[in-house]
Amino acid sequence: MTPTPLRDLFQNNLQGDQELPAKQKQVLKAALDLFAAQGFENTTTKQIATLANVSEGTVYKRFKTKDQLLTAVLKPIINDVTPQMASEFKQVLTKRQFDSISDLIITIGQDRLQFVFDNQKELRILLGEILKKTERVKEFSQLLTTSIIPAVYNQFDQLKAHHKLVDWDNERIFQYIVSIILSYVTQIVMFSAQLDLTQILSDTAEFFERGLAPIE
Amino acid sequence: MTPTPLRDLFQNNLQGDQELPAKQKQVLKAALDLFAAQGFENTTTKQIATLANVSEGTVYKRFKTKDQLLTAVLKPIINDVTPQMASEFKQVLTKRQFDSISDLIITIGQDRLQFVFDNQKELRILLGEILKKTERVKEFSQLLTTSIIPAVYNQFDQLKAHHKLVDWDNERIFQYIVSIILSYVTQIVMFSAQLDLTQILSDTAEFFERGLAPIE
Amino acid sequence: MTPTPLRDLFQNNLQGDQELPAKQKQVLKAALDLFAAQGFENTTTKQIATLANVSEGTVYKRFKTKDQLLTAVLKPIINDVTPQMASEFKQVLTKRQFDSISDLIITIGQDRLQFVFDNQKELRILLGEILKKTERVKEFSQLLTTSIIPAVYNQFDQLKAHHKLVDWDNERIFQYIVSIILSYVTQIVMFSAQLDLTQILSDTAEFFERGLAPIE
Amino acid sequence: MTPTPLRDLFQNNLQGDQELPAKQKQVLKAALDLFAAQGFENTTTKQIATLANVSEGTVYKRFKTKDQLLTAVLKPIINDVTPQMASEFKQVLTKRQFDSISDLIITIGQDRLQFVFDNQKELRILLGEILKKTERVKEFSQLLTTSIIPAVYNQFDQLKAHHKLVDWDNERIFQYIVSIILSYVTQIVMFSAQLDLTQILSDTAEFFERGLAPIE
DNA sequence: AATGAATGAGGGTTCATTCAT
DNA sequence: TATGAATGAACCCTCATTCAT
Repeated sequence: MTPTPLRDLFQNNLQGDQELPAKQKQVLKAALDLFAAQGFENTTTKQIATLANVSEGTVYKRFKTKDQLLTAVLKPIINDVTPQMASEFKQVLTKRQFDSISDLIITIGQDRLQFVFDNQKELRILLGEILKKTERVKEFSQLLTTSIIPAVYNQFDQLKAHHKLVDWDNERIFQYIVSIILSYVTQIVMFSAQLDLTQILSDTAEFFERGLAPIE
Repeated sequence: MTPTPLRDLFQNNLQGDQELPAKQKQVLKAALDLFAAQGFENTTTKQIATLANVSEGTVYKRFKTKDQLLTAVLKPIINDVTPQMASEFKQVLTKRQFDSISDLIITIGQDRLQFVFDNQKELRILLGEILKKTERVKEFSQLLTTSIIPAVYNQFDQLKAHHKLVDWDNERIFQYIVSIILSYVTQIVMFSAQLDLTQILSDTAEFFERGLAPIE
Repeated sequence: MTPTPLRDLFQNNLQGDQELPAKQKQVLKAALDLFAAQGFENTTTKQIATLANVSEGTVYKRFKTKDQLLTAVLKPIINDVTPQMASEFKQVLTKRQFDSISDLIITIGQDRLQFVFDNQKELRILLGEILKKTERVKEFSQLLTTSIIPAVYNQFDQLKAHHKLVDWDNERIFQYIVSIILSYVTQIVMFSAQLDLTQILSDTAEFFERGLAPIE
Repeated sequence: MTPTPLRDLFQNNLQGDQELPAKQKQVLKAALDLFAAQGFENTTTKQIATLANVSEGTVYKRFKTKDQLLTAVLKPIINDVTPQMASEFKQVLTKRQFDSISDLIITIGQDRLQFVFDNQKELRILLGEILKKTERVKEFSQLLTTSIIPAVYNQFDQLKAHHKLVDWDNERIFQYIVSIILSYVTQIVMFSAQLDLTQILSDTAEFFERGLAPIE
C-alpha cells in the first residue's frame, strides 16, 4: 500500500473547503505546482493566473499579496495535509504491534522512503520555501512532532516492556533512527541517488538491532 | 582550537589572487555576505555595489551577469576554501590515532559541529544556492568525498585492526556516523537549536560503541 | 485632390482595430511619431510612454520588446496603409485614360511627388528602418509592385495600342519613368530641395515624349 | 581597370597623415569597418578598441566623444577620399572624348556601377549615417558636384558642339542620366539585385540616344 | 601617450499590484 | 465576482566617458 502523493492530498483537502470559490482553488493548485517546479521567486503571478485559467486580477481577489498566496499554499499543507499524511502513517504504526526494532525500522523505512521518493519535487522546493521563514519551520516541525511521535513512542514503550529495546529516552532513540533514515532520504531527494532500499533497510535494521539492544 | 570561519577563509583566498583588482574583491566579499544574508534573488546588484563601496558598473565590469557573480562567489568556495577547510579537518583526523569509536566520534563531532555552528548563516543560504544547480551539487560533494574520506577510512581500518570496530564496509560505517552527526547539524543550522553538544556527543558515542562493536 | 497623409492613414487604420485598447493605440501613434522624428535607436521607451500619456509598463503590456514595437508600427503600414495608399493612387490611374505619355507622367508625378512632399519626415526615417531588415524590404517592395504595377501597365498597353508609346517592355518603360521621378523625390526627401514641381514635370514629360516615342 | 575600393582609399589616405599616431589610425580604421558593418549606434567604443588592438582609453585620447569619432571617420572620406575617387572618375571622363551619348553613358555607367557594386556594404551604412545629419549631406553632395560635374559638363558641351546632344541645360541632362543610373545602383545596393549590367547599359544608352537626340 | 579600471546615468524590461469596467 | 488593462517602482545591464597609474 503506497502512501498517497502530497499533491493529491492537497487537492482533496482543497475540495473539502466549501467557502473557497472554485477559481481560487485553481489558483492555489497552480501556485503549488509552480512553486514546486520553479520556486517562489521564479514564479510570476501571471504564470499562476495562466495555469489556473484565471485572470491576473482574480489571483489578487482573495490573496492580497504574492506572499499571502505562498502562505495560503503552505497553510493547508501544514494544517491539514500533513496531519492527514501523518495519520496515514500513524495507521501503519498502530495497525499492529512490532516484535522487534528490525521489524519497526523496516516498516517505517519502507513507507516513508517511498513517500519521499514519490514527492521529490514538491518536497525539495517546498522545504526550501518553508526554511526561509523560521516561524514556519517551527510550525511545521511541531506538527510532525505532535501527531506522529506518540504513536512511535508507544511502539518503543511496548518493545521496551518486552525487553526488546534499550531503556533509553524515546527522544534519543527516535533521533538516531530518524537521522539515518533521513540521510538516505536526502540522498534520494538531493542527488537522485539510485539506492537499493531493501538492502539498505536490512543493513540499517541490523545496525540498530545491535546499537539499541537492551542492556543485559 | 576552533576551526577558521568560512568567511575568513574566503577572504584570505581572495587576497591571494593577484590579478583581481581590489574593488572587485570588495564586490565578491559584499556579494557573499548579501547572498548569505538574504539569498541570491533577494539581493540587488545595487545593494552589492553599495556595500562594496563601488559603482554598479564596477560590479558588471568583471562579472557579466548577476548569475556569473554567484558562480564567482561559489567557485573559490568550492575550489579553494572547501579543500582548505577539508585539509584543516584532515589534520584533526591524522594528527593522532584514535583508540576507540567514542574517541573518534567525539573528536570529529566537536570539530565539525563547531564549524557548522560558527557558519550557520553562510551555510544555510549558500547550501540553498548550491542545491539549486544540480551540477554544482555533484562538484561540491565529490570534493568532500575525495579529500576527507581517505583519512577517515584509515582510522576505521586501524580500529578494525585493533579489534575495536565491527568489520563492516567503511562506507556503511561512515554513513551511519555522518547521518547522526548531520542530524544534529541540521537542528543547529535550520532550527537554531540550542543543544548541549557535549552531552549529545557522549550519548552518540555510547550508541555507536554498541552498534559498531566488533562481533565476537 | 491631395493624397491623404501617411500619418492619417495610419491613424485611421488603427481606429479600425476593435481589439486594441485605446492606450495601446496611443502607444503606436507615439512610437510612429518618435521613430519618424528621431529614429528607432534614439527613441526611448520612456519617451514613447510620455508622449502617449501612458506608463512605461503599458508600452510593454502588448509589445514584449522595443523591437516588436517597431514591427507593430511597421506592420500596419506595410499591410494596410500602403495598400490603401496604393489603391488611392490606383484610382488616379484608372479613373480615366491618358492620351499621351506627357499626360500620364504629369498626372502620376503630381500625385506622388505631392505625397512624398507631405510625408517627408515619416518617409525619411521609416524608410531607413525598413531598409535595415532585408526581409522587410522584400515585403514592402512586393507590395507596391503587385498593387500598382498592373494599373500602370494597363495604361502603357493602351498608349501602345494607340501608337503613342514605343513598343518596349513595360518593365523597361516603367523603370525609366520611376527612376527620374524618384530622383526628384530623393531631392525633396533627403535634401529638402525646394523644387518647382510644375516646371520639372513639364520638362520631364517633354523628355519622355521624345525618348519613348513610338518608332516609326 | 576597376575603381579602387573605398576602404583602400580610406586607408591610403590615413597613412599619408604624418601627424596622427599609428594607434589612432588603427582606431579610425576599426571604426570605419564597424560602423559600415553594424551602423554607428550599434557599435560600442569597446568593440572599436578591441578591433584596433588598443585600450578603451586610447580611443578617447584624441577623439573626445564617440560622435567626434564618427566625424573623424567621415571627414577624410568627404575631404580626401571622395575627391580622390572623383578624380579617378574624372580621369575616365577626360582621358578621351566621347563620340556619342551612348558611348558616354556606357562608359560612365560601367565605371560607377562597378564601384558601387564593390562597396555595397560601406556605402549602404555610411550613406545612412551621412543622411542623419543634414549638414553633412550638404557637404557631401557639394563635394561631388564641384569636382565631377565640370568634367561631365565639358563632355556634354562637346557633344552639343558636334550636334550629337539636345541643346538643353547641362543640369537637366545630367539629372536624367544620373537618375536612371542611380536607380540601378539602388537596386544593386538595397536589394542585392543580380543585374545584367551590359544589357542594361545598352538599353539605357538606346533610350537616351532617342530622348536626348538633338532637335532637328 | 597609453592603459584599463571605474563610473553612473540611463536604457530596456519585469512584475507585483491596483482599478475601472 | 471576475476581468485584464494599466501602473510604476525597481531590476539587471550597457556603455560613453573619466581618471589614476
